[in-house]
Amino acid sequence: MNDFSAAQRSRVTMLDVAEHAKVSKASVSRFIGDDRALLSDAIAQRIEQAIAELGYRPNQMARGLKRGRTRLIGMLVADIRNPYSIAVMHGVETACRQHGYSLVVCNTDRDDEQERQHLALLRSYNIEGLIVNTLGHHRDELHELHREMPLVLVDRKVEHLESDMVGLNNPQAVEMALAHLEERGYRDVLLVTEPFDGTSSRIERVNSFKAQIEQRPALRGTSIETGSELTARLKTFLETPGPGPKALFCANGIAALASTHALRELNINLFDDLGLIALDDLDWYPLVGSGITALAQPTTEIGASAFECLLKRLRGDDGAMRTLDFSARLIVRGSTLGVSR
Amino acid sequence: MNDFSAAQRSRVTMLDVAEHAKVSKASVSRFIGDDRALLSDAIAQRIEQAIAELGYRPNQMARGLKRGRTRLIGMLVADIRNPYSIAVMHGVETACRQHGYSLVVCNTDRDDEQERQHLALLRSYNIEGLIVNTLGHHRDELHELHREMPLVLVDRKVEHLESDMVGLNNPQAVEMALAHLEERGYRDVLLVTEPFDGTSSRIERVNSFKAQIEQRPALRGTSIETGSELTARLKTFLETPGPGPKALFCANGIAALASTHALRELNINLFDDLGLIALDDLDWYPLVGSGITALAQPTTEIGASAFECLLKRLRGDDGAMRTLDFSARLIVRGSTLGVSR
DNA sequence: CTGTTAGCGCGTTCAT
DNA sequence: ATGAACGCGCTAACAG
Repeated sequence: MNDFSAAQRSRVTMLDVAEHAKVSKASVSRFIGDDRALLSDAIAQRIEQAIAELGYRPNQMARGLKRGRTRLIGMLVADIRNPYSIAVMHGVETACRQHGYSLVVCNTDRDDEQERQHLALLRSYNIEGLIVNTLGHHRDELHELHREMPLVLVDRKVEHLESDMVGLNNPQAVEMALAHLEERGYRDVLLVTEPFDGTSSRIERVNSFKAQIEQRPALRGTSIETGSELTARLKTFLETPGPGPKALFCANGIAALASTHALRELNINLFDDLGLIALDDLDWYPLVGSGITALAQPTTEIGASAFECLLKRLRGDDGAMRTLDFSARLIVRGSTLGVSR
Repeated sequence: MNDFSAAQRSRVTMLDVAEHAKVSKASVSRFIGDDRALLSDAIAQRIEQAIAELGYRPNQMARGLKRGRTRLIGMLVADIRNPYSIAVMHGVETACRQHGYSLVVCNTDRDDEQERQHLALLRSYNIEGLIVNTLGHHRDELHELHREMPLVLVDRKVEHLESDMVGLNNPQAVEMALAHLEERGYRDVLLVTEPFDGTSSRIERVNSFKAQIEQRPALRGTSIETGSELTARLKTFLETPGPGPKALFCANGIAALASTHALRELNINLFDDLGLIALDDLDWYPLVGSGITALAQPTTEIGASAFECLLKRLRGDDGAMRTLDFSARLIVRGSTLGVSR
């Protein structure tokens, strides 16, 4: 009954519509496309009715093949289970749809081989532009793709790849975090970041952190990475005497999750003895302990901007490559109530 | 310089390869496809080299157009920001890739109009199968699509649509929750669910809850929906004397998030005065209060099974429609430590 | 084994 | 304003 295995699923085609409406394929094509104005009302009516009666849907594959425009945007995401990526992706998708584009998302699971496969895949489907939120190894393939289509980087730079880039103003965000912590009376700050696997935003945040700590004599700053030894390292930090009240600065949501887990293992009273501020603003931040103070990224705007960059290039903009840096927004919660208590 | 606006981005085509290797297009096609065995080593070598030198990638659009097989699976998701959906999607994508398929995901943002648009879109790209995790209004379109391709429902049934379905064994999950709560000494259970918008899994859970409460004379059971009045309703529940210790049963992760927010507003001490068990297992459950007891869904398996259903149908299986019910897994945390304390 | 030919469904010249 | 014919890149007959 359901013979879906048949290679050719018979679908109603443009020719069917043309015959049904007793017009030529060209007229149907004009009706479908942007040339509807060129048609007489009578013919337009007939075509419209035929389309409705037959349930005709133009075949985008064929359209893409012919016109070279598929109205498809590709997005390469390193980790689809990272809320930041999801949020940005949602922003991209919304912007795409508003402009008649569709989004094909490929998740690489932080795996270089998958990144390569997905790049080949996206290319083979004739996407018109690419949004990259991965490590971007496979330079050659990326360069090749970039010759064929516009490309915009999100959150992470890729070395030797000159292209538009949209992300967070990391130095500014770090500045906001340190200023807030210092103002609230914390003096000994530990930065917790995911391991350096080459992710540019992580590196920028740590470098900014180190540089700015130099500028703030009142503060002492150290940093560690998440991983199996996180709990032990945190313990050491907490037990080592310092210049004053201690606080954690988690460089993203994943680090915040890991750190909070570790603090619970250590039976730390959240957040009486220890301050905490985290980049990203996840929906559960308000729920743990007295609430986690956040530096929220404008993810929807970031996503929308990424698409708009692409769109400009698609429309012929040849200008110099741009870098868009968005600002984080501070949301104060219980985890940085301070030590004046 | 970057003239991406040109409709025809010049890419290397099969003809280029053929000429470069001094063979016919057909030979190149055989090399690309599954007929490589039919080629002489000499020719295969030349083609392979030509492909490498030119950086040729077959155009999937053209292949799909010709063969009627696009190796594309579509997925319609109600809310991409729901962790459950993400997890299932990840499972689907992994299974797809392992079998040479790619996944096109469309997020409807719980909007019927977007659902319609996305359905049309997916059809126009000649997907070979469809995975649906939305309300599935637009019956006509779904039926039409289902005549053209296999379709599998995830988590939510769609009325009058006979198709494969994979999801959670809801009565069993409710049974596990109530048994656990009763064993731990709770007697007054409030079910918190998202509003009934027609989502079958929500309805099933509530109905099972009501039915099973009847079977457990020791328990009293009531239910409320999330929304602006959630906090007030919770307050009422907590203040109203009942048959014994009180507990919340959140019917999914979103309800758990909302409920926990509300409890914090009410300054409830999590979870000394009130038990809590929640369906889904989100990564932050261990972090709030003494940890939230969860009934985890096997999301990866659910996703993989959904794809495998599709694959069977694509391979010609005409059998009766199947319903796959997976079991939840209980993960006990501090929120149901019980009242014997 | 290999090349030639004819479309897949559609858009786009050209004529009319 | 409308239609006829050609080709997008590729696969699937059919010949040789």
